[in-house]
Amino acid sequence: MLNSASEDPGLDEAPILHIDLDAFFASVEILDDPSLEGKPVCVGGAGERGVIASASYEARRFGVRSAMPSVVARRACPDLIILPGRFDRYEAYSRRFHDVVRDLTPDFEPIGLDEMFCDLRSLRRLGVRPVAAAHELRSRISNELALRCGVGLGRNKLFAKLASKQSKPRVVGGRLVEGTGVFWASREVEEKWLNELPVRSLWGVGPATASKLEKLGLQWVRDLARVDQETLAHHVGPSMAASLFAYAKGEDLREVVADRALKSVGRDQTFAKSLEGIDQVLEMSRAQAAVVARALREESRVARTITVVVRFDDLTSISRSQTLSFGIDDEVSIAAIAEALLQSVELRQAVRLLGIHASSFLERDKNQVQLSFALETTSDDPRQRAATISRERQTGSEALRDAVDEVRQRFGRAALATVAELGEEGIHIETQRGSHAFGPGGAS
DNA sequence: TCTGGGGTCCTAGGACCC
DNA sequence: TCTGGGGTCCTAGGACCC
Repeated sequence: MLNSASEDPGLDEAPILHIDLDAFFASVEILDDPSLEGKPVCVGGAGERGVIASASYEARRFGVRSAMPSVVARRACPDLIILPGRFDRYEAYSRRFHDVVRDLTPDFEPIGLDEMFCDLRSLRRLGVRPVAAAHELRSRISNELALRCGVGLGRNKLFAKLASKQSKPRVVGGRLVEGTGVFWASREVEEKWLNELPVRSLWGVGPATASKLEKLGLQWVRDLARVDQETLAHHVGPSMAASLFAYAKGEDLREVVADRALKSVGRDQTFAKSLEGIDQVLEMSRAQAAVVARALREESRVARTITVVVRFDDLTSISRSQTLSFGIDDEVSIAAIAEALLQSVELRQAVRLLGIHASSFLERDKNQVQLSFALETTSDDPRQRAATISRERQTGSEALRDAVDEVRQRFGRAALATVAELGEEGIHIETQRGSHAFGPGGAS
């Protein structure tokens, strides 16, 4: 029986729950503006370079999908309403979503703002039944958030995720067909899926891996069970091979990890009109550095590694990164490192996307510069306090100068040469990347 | 039709240490 | 003098998730 949601498995058969809000961003927009009800609504970038982030089911009837370029979406649905997105609002709804789930169990792992896995096993002694818990979650989210969702239950993450997808409404021949809302992947369903699903439906298999697998004659999940893991590893790497091999047998050892630590924050921007020249790039990077700095402070983190990303008009990207011996969280420091890194990039084309990322976090109070700063503030003597503050500030700025110097050194002193620094005749510099002549007209 | 922005993880090579 | 292998860190790039 395909729709086995009416059956009532125990926790051993359905320990993992996956829950996914329907058309999340678009649904929040419709809740906040009921005049949008029943209309094809999307959230995404409306410009020439925009893509759809979330599409209402009304929009999906026209073939509009998330990740679709907005130009394409509008062609498919000329009346499409594309809204810019209000992520603070979505985050607020997401927190309420988490609160509802937390009432059931603390063992949940968010995936993005609108979905999560739950491990129900800690609820055993409460006598919780998975299907009943799933229905309870759905009705609370409907009543308290006015949002709809799909819930999947299975033996592991693999099947729980496939099951929630199965539970969802879908468009068939331009018509919307209601989903079951809750779906449990029984043993019979597992077997059917492993026999019938394409490799592309597996977690971690995107366009690139699917195409590699297809060249090996592996189009279906069932095909994966026939190859040996070493052959697979040769083409997709050992880690992917191990996952795929396990998935093909219905095995998935991934645990539900609650409270996953944040590992990086960043700001990327694609520009409607590409940036031309280093001045525009640096101006934009300073604004991005301020955004990244604010995000770090909101998370109470300091970062040791700063990465800049540049995507050119031909869609090729390059990145440059620098790891410091200490952590930073202020825009001046981040901007200084980013600038030194960006100066080392040859701007061979206009810049379509620019990004700054911060990673290798330290706890704020484990950062050496910050640590001594914290210690001195405990001092009762105001003069000693002031002295220590200025000493620490000095230490911080010296350390930053050293770091910038290090970037210069890595990429060659030329990396930071500006026209103002150069003489009339220009200079000739040997770098690790070959020799470059620099003059008042710029690099040649 | 032509590809965003928030992230995570993996891989490979080089530097460095023992 | 020339050589090894393992571990860890850093860098750059790529793929994937929503």
